Amino acid sequence: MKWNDLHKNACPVARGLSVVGDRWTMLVIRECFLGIRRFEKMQERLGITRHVLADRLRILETAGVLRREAYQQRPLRHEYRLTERGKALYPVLVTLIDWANAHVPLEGEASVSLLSRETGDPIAPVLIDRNSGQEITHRTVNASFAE
Amino acid sequence: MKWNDLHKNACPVARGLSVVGDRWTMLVIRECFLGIRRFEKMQERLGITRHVLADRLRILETAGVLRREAYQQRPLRHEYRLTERGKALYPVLVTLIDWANAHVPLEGEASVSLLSRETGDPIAPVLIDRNSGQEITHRTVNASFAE
DNA sequence: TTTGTACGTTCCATTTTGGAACTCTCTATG
DNA sequence: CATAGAGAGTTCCAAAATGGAACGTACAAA
Repeated sequence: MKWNDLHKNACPVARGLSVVGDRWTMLVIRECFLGIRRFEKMQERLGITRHVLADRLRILETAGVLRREAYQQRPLRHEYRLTERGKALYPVLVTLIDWANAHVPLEGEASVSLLSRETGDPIAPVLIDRNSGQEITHRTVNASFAE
Repeated sequence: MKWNDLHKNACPVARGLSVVGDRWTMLVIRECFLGIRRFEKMQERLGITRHVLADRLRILETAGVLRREAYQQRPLRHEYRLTERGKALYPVLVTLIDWANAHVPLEGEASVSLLSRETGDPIAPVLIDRNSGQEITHRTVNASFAE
């Protein structure tokens, strides 16, 4: 399997990764969820090189994850916003955050970073099946996601 | 931010990606969830080059995601198994699958790939907060996950 | 006229990957 | 005994991706 053919793969894991599976892409998407929309700001915050950022933004736009929108004329300037498809990545981001908080410790510090906007309480994400209400685990799900 | 410093980052997204955020790692983890445990088999199924696979397995073992276990002596042979930390990645995999199924279509084909092991019915994953029971969206959560 | 801002692009050195062959340790076969 | 094969890597080299810094462009403000 070559990286460039990943998007044609029958496996949804492979197809998902063909869009968000490289070193920088999910960090760019994180920035978008944090409300950062401009090239300059992202580049500064991420410390990513400018042409890699330009490249990723192009790819994400092509994939329909981001939308490029003019926020001023003269000089023409664009900003990047999450589309619905992009916003749908939120659960991926949240499960990744939750995993990292629990399993990739930061020098002994336990970082809590998901808080309810309403109450301020920490949030404990669980995946359930909307149909049955049951929690989803690798024992309850038949994952026919091979290629 | 340099890739090699990502694991020291305060942001859990960055720390998560420092382990699973490259081109091949999640596919290796997918193989593990599918029950593939041996180097040779993974290499064949993924079409990954041998030294990249060896490198990823080493990294995942170091990160405590996989465990290397001898399955025979003479000649000594090892296989790779998910640790608890590795199994905890299941929700990330499931949300990625769900996103890709919905948003990275395969030439017009809608692929259903998450099925209940018990009933065989399709599964619709939703993220909820264990504490409040509320669904988690980017509107309900205060994501203080910046660096 | 000079400086500054925003968004890229270009160029080159360094890293990472891809592809194929090679190594090493055994087991099995004739 | 000689040879072939399995399993898990390692080595070598070419190709691709990335990092770092400078440059380009289009305008605005001083």
